[in-house]
Amino acid sequence: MRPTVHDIAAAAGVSLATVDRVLNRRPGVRHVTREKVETAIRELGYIRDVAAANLAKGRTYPLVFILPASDNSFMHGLNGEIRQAILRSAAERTDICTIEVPAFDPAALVAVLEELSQGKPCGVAMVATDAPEVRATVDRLVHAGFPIVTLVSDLTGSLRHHYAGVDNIAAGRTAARLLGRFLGPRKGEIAVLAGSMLVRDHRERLEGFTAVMAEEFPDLAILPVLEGRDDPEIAHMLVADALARNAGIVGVYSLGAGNRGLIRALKEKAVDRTLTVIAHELTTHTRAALIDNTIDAILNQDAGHEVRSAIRVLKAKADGLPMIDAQERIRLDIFLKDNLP
Amino acid sequence: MRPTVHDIAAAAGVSLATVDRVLNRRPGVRHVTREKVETAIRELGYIRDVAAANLAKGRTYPLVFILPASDNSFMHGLNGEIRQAILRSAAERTDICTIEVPAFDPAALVAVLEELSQGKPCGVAMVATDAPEVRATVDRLVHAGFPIVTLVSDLTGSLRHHYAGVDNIAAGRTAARLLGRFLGPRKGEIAVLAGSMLVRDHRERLEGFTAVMAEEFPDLAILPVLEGRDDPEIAHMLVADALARNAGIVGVYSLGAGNRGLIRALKEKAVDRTLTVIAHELTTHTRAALIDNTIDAILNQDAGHEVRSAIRVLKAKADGLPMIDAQERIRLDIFLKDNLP
DNA sequence: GATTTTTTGATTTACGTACATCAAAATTGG
DNA sequence: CCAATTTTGATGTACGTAAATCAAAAAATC
Repeated sequence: MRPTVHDIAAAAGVSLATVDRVLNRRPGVRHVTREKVETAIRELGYIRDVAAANLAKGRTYPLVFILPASDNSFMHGLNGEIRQAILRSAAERTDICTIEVPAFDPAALVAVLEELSQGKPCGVAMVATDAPEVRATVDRLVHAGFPIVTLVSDLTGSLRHHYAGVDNIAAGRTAARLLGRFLGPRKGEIAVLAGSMLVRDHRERLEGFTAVMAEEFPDLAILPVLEGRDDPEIAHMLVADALARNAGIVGVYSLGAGNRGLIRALKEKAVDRTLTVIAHELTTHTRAALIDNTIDAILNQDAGHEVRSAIRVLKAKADGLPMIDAQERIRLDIFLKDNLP
Repeated sequence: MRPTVHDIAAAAGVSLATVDRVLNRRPGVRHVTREKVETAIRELGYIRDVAAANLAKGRTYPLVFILPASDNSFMHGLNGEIRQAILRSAAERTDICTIEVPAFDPAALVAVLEELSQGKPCGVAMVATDAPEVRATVDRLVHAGFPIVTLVSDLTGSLRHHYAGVDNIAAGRTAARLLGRFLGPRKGEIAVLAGSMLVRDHRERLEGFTAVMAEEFPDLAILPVLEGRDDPEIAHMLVADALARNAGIVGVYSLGAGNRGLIRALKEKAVDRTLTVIAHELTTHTRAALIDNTIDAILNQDAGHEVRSAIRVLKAKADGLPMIDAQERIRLDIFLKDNLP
């Protein structure tokens, strides 16, 4: 049988109350006594029964998700996954709420974080906007003892406990290699459609993409990036225009949202030529386009995994428990038409 | 606050003992009374606190993993992941043991299953050997109330509660498309290295591979399958021989284990020609080969995820709880040198 | 050495559920 | 209607931990 607090008390030759004081860092225990108890804990291999402790404490985990108010499929999907998680709240003892902040607005994000820190949340998951003031606020909150994880978009250099999202540089590199290999000996130009170069994920994807292209596929030239602001209409216009202007385009990399417009443009303008197209995020639209060969590969991050991972990590941090690193790594999914879920 | 058994009792106008009898399917409750309680449960949205229940019951989850005694990297990795899970036993209330059975031996597997069913396990995870007698035994145990999940290799058509593994037909199809697209306009022959055509996973991968090859890449001809018995030495010999004999080989698909031998053969015999190679399972060897361009892509199933998923599912089934389907889908990982973990 | 302060012990209640016991009530059979 | 049976209630203990209270002991202070 697993040792209990009673066993620790007996082994250390102290009372239950003292063991409790040590375990829960309560004051009023002499240094030597604390040592005795800690030794007993180590020697018996005592592990606190978190379930019993939570029961006794009546503990719940109030968690906050801070999301940008962006109107695209991916954010809708992410929201949906959070709602799923909320449905599981009862069983998981979580109490989840979401807060929307204007996208790309560091000041607004900082304001929300400040306000939250007054309250009681035992964990915050946020889609980070990459700015020094955000980093400073996050660091301060972490120091104050708030578990914080970044979601989808990281805040490198900050003290956030964990990042639940994909490695976007690797994603860009992977896209480049896939595109380069799919094109084989063909030469020509590559159009890149992004949302905005102000977004860190997009910058990183582009960075990885251009790096591999330059290193390994010198016959393919990257055209100036089209910034579609993750808007289908703008994306459509930009891509249609680029295709009309430039007959040398042999491939397209869409690293942001707004793929609905991209797909429409491809179907209108590229019926005759054989373009190789790689896009991000699996949605109804990109899925259909993959199946009808308009798109050749989709890179995806699983929003459900990201949300569940963020929750697991925040709970573990709140309890001071370790996490299973391999389990929390968010993988870059590569979908061809053959391995769609 | 979440409703408790007390609330149910009050709402239904019965005593706590009666609620308990209903909840735990104990006898001695009149039909009408049972209905009243069940109505109250539904109306209050009562959810049993599994943690408290487990505490009261002193419940642990005795789980058994049945694995084939195969000596290859993948099975070693799987074993390692199970050992990791055993280390987490205390925190997860599991009590995991593994049983090795001779590989490809339905009778031995059936014998082990029969013996287990005498015992107390509340769940069995097994790498299935595909045979009618195994199916029959599994169905019988499932009927008798044992949660059973298949791991890595499925037992289609049986009543197993879940399959924690990848879709091998999709894996084969994906390999074919990757190989076909990577080769582009090149024509030639494709060598396929398998472990054994007696193993269901390998048959399925080959099936998916040949299907897509035939449909979409008619210029690539598949050579007769080389059966390397998942043994590096045999694999080396077979591949070296095939490469020496046949100058028309432009691609290799290795769908089983023994990749160490394959890689050695490729380095010896294929320095001059540009082969495109796709292999299964990420190991130290395949990883190194991917990085030095001997292999172009690796298809992988994450053994850690499979083990953790199997445990989660078995626990949920033992408690009669639902599972999160999306969470338990084992994905086919595609690794290029850019997105290695 | 007496007093104050700090540390420790003993004990109790609580969390939400499981399970057992025994008595009381309701139902059924004759 | 009485006896036998089934159903229900009341109550207590247990699981492992948290948290509180109050008394007792030890240590520190003067």
